[in-house]
Amino acid sequence: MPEGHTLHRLANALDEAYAGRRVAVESPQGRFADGAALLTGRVVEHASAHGKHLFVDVDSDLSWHVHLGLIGVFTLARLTGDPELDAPRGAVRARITDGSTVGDLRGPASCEVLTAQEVTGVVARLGPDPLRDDADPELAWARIHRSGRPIAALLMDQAVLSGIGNVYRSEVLFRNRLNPHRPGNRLARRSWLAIWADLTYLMPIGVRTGRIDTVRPEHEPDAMGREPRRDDHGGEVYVYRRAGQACHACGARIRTEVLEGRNLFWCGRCQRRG
DNA sequence: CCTCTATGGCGAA
DNA sequence: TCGCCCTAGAGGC
Repeated sequence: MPEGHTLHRLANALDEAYAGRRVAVESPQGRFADGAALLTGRVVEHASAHGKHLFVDVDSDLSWHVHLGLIGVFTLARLTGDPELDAPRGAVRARITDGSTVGDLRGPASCEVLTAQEVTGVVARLGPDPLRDDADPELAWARIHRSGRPIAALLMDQAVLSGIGNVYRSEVLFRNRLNPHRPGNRLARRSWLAIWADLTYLMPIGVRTGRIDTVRPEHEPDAMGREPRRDDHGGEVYVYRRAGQACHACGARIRTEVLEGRNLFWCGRCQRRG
């Protein structure tokens, strides 16, 4: 379930559980044996996220780099002491524990041990992350306003800005009434600033709650006289995966098309601005 | 049992 | 643009 908020939330939880603690790292599935051997027995210094990348820094200048990809999941739980309950279930690529909290990683796109220099290289390829205090939105704007690609494509490009995935892309464009197909070089600067401001508002909410909620109070199902509805992904949204249903704001049918290989959703009536 | 889908990203053509 | 990788869960037969 990974957009940037998921990774920042996970980094916070890992930092809380393991910073300053000596950990054991295992490879239950057998595909991370070498990396686990490098990490096990070390003390975790800090866990952090940059875009959708997670870094767990351990002593001796090494970092565990994890990218969940589309289907990866990293779960944390308390050890119970019952070997049956505590045993890894399914295809667990990596397991980390300090003896009380256990973290299981399944289905990641990346799971590797990097040097500090290699971490710098990974981060250098990422655009500004709205969830990071050190992010500079001008770096993203510099690329957007020179590009002929649609804004809906640029928002997904992790080299332009990082951490935005397919849900936030559709939702932030809806909330700002922006046409997803507007080319970056025809997007008003004030529209970009509105996108950035909205992401820096929405994404920390996602970090706190672990879900993506974007619907303003006046459009919430209760306020509209409908039954509260929970989207499959876990949050309340305007357009994501609502193709053919009525727009919460105007009632028009939500549209969908594949853009950049991913399903884009938008309201053709509400979203006409550039 | 099978097929499809998913909040991602890579490399080949 | 397409195929492919990773895993789990839902739905169809």
